[in-house]
Amino acid sequence: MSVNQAATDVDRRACILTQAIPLFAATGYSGVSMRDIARAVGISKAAIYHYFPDKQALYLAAVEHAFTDKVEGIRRALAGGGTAIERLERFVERFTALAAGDPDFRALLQRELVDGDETRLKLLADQLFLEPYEAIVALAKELAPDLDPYLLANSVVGLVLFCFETLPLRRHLPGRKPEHEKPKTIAKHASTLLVRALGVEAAEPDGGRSG
Amino acid sequence: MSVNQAATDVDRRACILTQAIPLFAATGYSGVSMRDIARAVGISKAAIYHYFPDKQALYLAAVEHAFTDKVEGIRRALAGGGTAIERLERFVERFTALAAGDPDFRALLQRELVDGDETRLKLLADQLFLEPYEAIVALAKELAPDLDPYLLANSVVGLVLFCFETLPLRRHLPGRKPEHEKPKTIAKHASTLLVRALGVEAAEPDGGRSG
DNA sequence: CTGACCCTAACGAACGTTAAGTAAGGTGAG
DNA sequence: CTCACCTTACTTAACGTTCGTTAGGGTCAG
Repeated sequence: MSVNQAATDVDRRACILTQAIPLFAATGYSGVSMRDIARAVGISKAAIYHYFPDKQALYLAAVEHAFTDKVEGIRRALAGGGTAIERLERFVERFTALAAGDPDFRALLQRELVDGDETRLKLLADQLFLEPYEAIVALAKELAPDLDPYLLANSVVGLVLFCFETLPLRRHLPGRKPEHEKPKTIAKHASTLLVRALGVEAAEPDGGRSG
Repeated sequence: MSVNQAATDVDRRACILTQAIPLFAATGYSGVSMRDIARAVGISKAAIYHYFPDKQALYLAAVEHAFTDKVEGIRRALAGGGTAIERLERFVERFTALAAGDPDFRALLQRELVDGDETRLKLLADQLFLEPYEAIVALAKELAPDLDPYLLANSVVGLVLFCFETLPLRRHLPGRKPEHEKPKTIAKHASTLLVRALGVEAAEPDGGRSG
């Protein structure tokens, strides 16, 4: 009997990527050996070289594989109508849920930001992040014509992601509450901050405080 | 004659740390070998073991060494009087300058956030970040009593740091301007956003727009 | 038979770490 | 003063392990 679910997956190549992603996310490129990946998949090291020319190519494919799904999710989070503020709040909420639901994606992104060489970052920028980035920038232009839209777009994403980035550290700092880890709380906080900064009138469809 | 500046440094131990920090910042723990560090210092690998029991201890000492100076800088950035908004703006400006001036610190911090195990993060939290964190949280409480001060404190720091984190990626995305890399621009953007969200009246000593 | 798929076994290189030895400098006894 | 002795600070050389990668062969469907 086989140890893995190769047959149930699309194919072996996809299975290798699926198994490699959490490993690379957890300990990074140099922290994962071909042996580790082979063990996770349940095949020999040499078998991996049947699908990928070397470790670098496997890593790149894994990162692309992990990011493409998410980029599609971001695109959807940006779709739809409403005022700029409404679209901002919808994006923040969905993007937060997206980030919360996939720690591997978050870790890989963090690692690429700090570790990625020019080639890889250029590839990620051109092939994956370009479209959603421009969409967020367009939203930012609508939200605050007097602010730099590129920096604002970056801040919107950063307000969400940085919450997750610092979570393992903040767990050891005072004032920690369980709700700080919940996507709802994070999205609400980021939304509130942004809406206060960018629009006087906030859209609160799910019940509002009296004030 | 000696190849390094051991005598000019406080001592060899400090020299090893000084040389190791940029290496660890650039390629991470597993990306740097004891041979690399020894070569950078100009001594043999074995000599390092005279000062540090193993690689882990050297890495931990390097991280602590790199962070202690910065924490002192953050403390100073938070000192001084004025209104809460004024203190916020001063902190953002100085913290941005601090982060901009030391890419190694930024990289090491990013790496620890994504890579640091529980032990190391707990140590960093208790021994280094506790005091400045509480100070920023206290400031956040003043700024917006109705918001979660811990999340707000995190957002203040994140608005600055995330700009630097994404810089290597944004270099390959459209809309890139040289001023996006300048600390003045980053600080101004974060300040503007925060002041708009947290206080109606912004303190703008260097000339204000009409509006 | 062919080609896709996968194995075992091994390659050389690099890894963290240690053993053993040495040059330099101080210290105390004679 | 000098010689033996110890410690400090380092060296070279090697330890065993793990690394990425490959050679060579086996199996099985078409």
